[in-house]
Amino acid sequence: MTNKEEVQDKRHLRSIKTKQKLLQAAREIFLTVGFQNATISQIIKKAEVGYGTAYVHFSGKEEILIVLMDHVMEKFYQIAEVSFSPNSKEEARDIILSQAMDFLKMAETERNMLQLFEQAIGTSPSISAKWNAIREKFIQRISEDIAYAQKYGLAKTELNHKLVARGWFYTNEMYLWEIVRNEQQGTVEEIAKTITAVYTGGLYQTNE
Amino acid sequence: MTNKEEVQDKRHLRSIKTKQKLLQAAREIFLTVGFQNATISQIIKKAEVGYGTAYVHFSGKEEILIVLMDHVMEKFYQIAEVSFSPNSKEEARDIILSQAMDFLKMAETERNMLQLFEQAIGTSPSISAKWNAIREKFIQRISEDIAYAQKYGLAKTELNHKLVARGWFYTNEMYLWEIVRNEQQGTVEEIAKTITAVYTGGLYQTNE
DNA sequence: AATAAATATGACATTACGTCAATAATGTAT
DNA sequence: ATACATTATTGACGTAATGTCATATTTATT
Repeated sequence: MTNKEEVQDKRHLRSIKTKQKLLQAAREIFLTVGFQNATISQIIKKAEVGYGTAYVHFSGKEEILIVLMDHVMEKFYQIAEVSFSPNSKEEARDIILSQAMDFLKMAETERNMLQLFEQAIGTSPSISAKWNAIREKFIQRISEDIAYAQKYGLAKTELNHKLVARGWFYTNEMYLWEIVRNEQQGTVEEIAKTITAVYTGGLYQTNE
Repeated sequence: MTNKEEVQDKRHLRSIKTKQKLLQAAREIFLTVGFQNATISQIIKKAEVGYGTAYVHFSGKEEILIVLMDHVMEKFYQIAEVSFSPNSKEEARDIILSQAMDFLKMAETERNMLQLFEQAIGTSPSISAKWNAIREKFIQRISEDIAYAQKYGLAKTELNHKLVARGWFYTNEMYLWEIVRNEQQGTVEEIAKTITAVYTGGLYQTNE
């Protein structure tokens, strides 16, 4: 990951160093004053580079945040990609519960960065698009999982799997933000168990 | 509503007229260029008043939007206040379905204003707080409804009603924004029916 | 008619933005 | 080694928006 940009010569090296300095400085500034209040001037001052330099490497503070968020994005994608092939309603519930738990725990693990993300989503269309990509990835995956469960007679077939998937993800997402804001009522476990119980209870067949 | 501010004298009248001009102009500007891009200069120009005048009546464009949103807020509060005392699982589902439908239809009715709201929530803490008030009002109401259903043996008692209420509202809210953005997949009816089916199926007792 | 009080105004200081011509650092060719 | 080319960095500049405040205008009171 760090050596993705291959160092070819001293020139390029200098460029990369400068970019790194900017990213590191931006991270500190963002976490201190928040995304909205952060200014390019603050960042270049902390990075000890000239004003124009920031615009050589990034189009603005939005793009800096996008780069900083990339590894968090990666973690989300990993969670989205767990395989799903349960043989019973109970097994399905366990898989779904653990996935919901992983998702919500991410809020605690990456709270600081996600706080920035939340602030930025409202302001910046590019960041909003980035989060949208995560969301659609999850919804797509959940949608497939429901279709699978419906195919094998585990889930109710009369429900539109795409709409159900979206609704289920939305509940998870909103609780994620709540945890990020440290406003949640119960523990992550309790939240995950409760919402999973309602979801699986409503989606899966009751008689078997 | 219009005569809430009693006109006492010509002076006060002039002040009110100016305020109205600003509100009307702001509405047009907001709907044309969006909340973020709107500037005080644009608004005062359209209202045909001096620059400083805007700051006499409002602390900034956030406060103007808050006033503009007030009647939309009112409509939400009305939806939140429908009474709930079902005698059966089916009756409960019907009430819940119709409430979800009303809520989502609001997205279509007030799409323009809600688009502004969505943009502004990310930027402005005061507007975010205003939306939060709506949200908590709904969650509080839903929470009471679940507790009622649990008390009368209609809903599963092992579930934490506050957490369930929050999760259910979140699904509704996110679909609301999706409809506001005109990105929704199905019709409002289909969405409402689907999410209500999963929700009531998961929350209410199956054997009776 | 003179004075007081409320309202409205726009010039001003401030702050942030993004650009660009000039400068510095590094690489290449003779 | 030296001259030239390329890449990277810099900060001053023009622009645009903000909120404030002393001044002007309008309305009320004595």
